[in-house]
Amino acid sequence: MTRPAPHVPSAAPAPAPASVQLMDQLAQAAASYYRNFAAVAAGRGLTLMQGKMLSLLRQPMPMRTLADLLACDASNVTGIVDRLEARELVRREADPADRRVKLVLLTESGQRTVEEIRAELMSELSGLETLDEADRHALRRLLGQIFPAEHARPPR
Amino acid sequence: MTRPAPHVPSAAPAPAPASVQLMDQLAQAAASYYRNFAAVAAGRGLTLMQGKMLSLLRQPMPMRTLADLLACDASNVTGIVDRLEARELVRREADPADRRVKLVLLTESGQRTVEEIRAELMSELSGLETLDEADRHALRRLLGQIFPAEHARPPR
DNA sequence: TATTGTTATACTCTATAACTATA
DNA sequence: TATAGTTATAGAGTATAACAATA
Repeated sequence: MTRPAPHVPSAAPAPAPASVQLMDQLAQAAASYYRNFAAVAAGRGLTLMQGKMLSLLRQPMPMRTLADLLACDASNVTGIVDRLEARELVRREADPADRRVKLVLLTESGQRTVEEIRAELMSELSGLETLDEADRHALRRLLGQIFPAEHARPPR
Repeated sequence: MTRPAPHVPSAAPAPAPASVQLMDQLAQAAASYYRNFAAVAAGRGLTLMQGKMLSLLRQPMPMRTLADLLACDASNVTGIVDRLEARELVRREADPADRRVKLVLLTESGQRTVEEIRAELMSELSGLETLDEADRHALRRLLGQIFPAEHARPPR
């Protein structure tokens, strides 16, 4: 009689085990990064998304661009900006070039908050400061190879 | 008269600019990883948290452990497991060793789903497969240095 | 007493669809 | 016609507080 098939663990074209292991470590690293970020934001009464949005606002930006960068629907941006505006961390301003557009920008208080978050996050990721120049260069190259920069939609 | 202070951009003990730049790239990489993961999960009608939980269940686990690994309150795990259980992707089982504990484990359908998600994610991160052995080793070392493994709570 | 899991609650995030005002 | 932003809605994630069962 035919023996039952030996216990082959999976279907799918079986990626190299080394890659699987590496992907697991990437998953852990990404989780760790956001755990740190969320904790720092929470220390200021901010959610992850609120902290992300503040960190993105190095310059005034249309709400639509924020939706793209946060990878969420445009309708969500309204609420997030509402809550940040209620706490006077950001402001909405009309775009003189296109009256449909509202630019979001940091208030002074918002700028201070961003700087504090960045500094605190940096001190949480203390391992970063232990890298020498060669390590930094290698890391930047590797990350760039795995996560190629995504181009924002062309500005019209 | 005293001149106004030159425009010094920040307060805070000013981390090395190289580290700041690197932290930005880490943020982008982490965001990119989760954007990919969430898209793959969404392709199967799963949310990010549901996908994360499935991926964690390589072995049966107490709900409490899942809460720790997902970095959320234990009360949230109830709802997430409820929804996965309703779709028959996981099951709850009594822990013979401690009757307070419920172990969560993947059903066969859940196992298949996890394998499909992992395979699809791997093909999204095609850059991973382009790394040679030296690159993989370097990346693992660097990630380990920046994000030291966090030890789960000792198992009683 | 402490821990596990659950429930109730209130808030935030999320996508979808419909709307307005502009372009 | 197409786009930017808003609103309404329903579902999902979130922490807090209180609870029952068990250790």
